[in-house]
Amino acid sequence: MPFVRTELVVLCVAQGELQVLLSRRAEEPHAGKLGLPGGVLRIDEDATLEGAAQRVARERLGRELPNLHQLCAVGGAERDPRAPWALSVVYRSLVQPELAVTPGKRVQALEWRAVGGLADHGPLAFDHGELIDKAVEATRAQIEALDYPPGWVQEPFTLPELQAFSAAVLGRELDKVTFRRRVEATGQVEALQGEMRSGGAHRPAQLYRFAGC
Amino acid sequence: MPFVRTELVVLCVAQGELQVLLSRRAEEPHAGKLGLPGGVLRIDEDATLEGAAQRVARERLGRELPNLHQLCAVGGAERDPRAPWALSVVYRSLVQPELAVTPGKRVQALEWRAVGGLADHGPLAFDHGELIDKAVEATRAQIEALDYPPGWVQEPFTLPELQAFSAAVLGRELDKVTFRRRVEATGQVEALQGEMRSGGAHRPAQLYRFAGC
DNA sequence: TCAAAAGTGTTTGGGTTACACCCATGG
DNA sequence: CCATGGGTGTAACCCAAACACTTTTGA
Repeated sequence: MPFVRTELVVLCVAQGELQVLLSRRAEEPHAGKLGLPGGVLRIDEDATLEGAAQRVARERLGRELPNLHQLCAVGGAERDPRAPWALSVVYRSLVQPELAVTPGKRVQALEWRAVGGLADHGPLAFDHGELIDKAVEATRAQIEALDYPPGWVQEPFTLPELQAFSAAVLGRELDKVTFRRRVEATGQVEALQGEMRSGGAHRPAQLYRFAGC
Repeated sequence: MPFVRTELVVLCVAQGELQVLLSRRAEEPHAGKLGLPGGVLRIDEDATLEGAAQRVARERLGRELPNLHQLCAVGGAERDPRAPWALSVVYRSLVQPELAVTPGKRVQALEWRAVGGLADHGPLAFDHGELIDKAVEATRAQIEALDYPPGWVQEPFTLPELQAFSAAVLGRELDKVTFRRRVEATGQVEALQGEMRSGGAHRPAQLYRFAGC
């Protein structure tokens, strides 16, 4: 039977850009390179695949992950020199930028890196570059469809804030009018009557929260 | 390490309906029930996950499958009583209705079943019902986007034929004008000058083939 | 008073839908 | 000639994009 692992693609929006959580690998193979946090499946501890991913998150990042979606499985005989056959099940998660992650065992350091221009910092370990691309694509499709993962933006929020987050994920500007109309048409947000956010030298913004909370 | 298998969701259009290839299980667990064809990953024979799926297809169905797409991976401690932990990587494929499948080892019989009303024939083995639903959903999204798998329809074909196949996959009628315009706009089909299909008591239809063949 | 950002109304254009109509063939 | 299905033109409609404009605040 093959050597089975779980890899995590953890994304967030910070500094107006989509970022991915990477770790500097301490051990071979690919020691010194940046790679996705991951870990071996433990059939004595994990009840399900997603449970395994959450355990790996606890061990490596110090906490569980919200909005965990399975991305794909990759595997082959030549994938990992530590085993004759290696299989990885990859999960993605979109988290709040304020997520506190604490490096865990066998992780030298955790770093947020903007997904644009990742190639500038040298090659990533294994095929992790392609996995990140796939995760970004799936996440963008989700946000494009206004399918907001619960708990991603802290409530209450304003529509311009939601628009800015969405634009950061998508990597392109969004039209204000179109965005407002599309979001309001979905019916998933409701205005908080009388509550505003007065942030600067401009008109305060209406606060919203997701309906059904 | 877990027990790793590959399962195949093979779909085709026949009798104007989307059908799935199922096998009557000869052995426990779930003996006698209908289930997806599948097989165990062989790390000594298979170089990749997709290679494993193709080997399973050769052994169980007597041929390789075109348009093979990975659907998901499912796994857990309670998944299969034959092992303490079982993991399945699921693939889907859309094939021509004329595909000849010959039952292989450990498969009593292969049957095409319409995906509508599958529940009427008793429960399926494992979670194969849910896997079929996911495969149908993914296939419908692909056809909805006019992303036709190469070799799915035999060329040459007429646009009404392509429309009928698409409608069968999607499970709903399609507007003739809209369908023609959308297909022609993609530029992936080209008319065969002067070639027509005269099938009945009506005007013959223009024959097409996919561009870039 | 002004700059800046929130929020609204209007127009434009692309693409889908619906409908009417013509075309070509077999019976 | 007529029924049948292939193929085309036109108008209505929906939605997103672009633009102009008003509103409200802090400086």
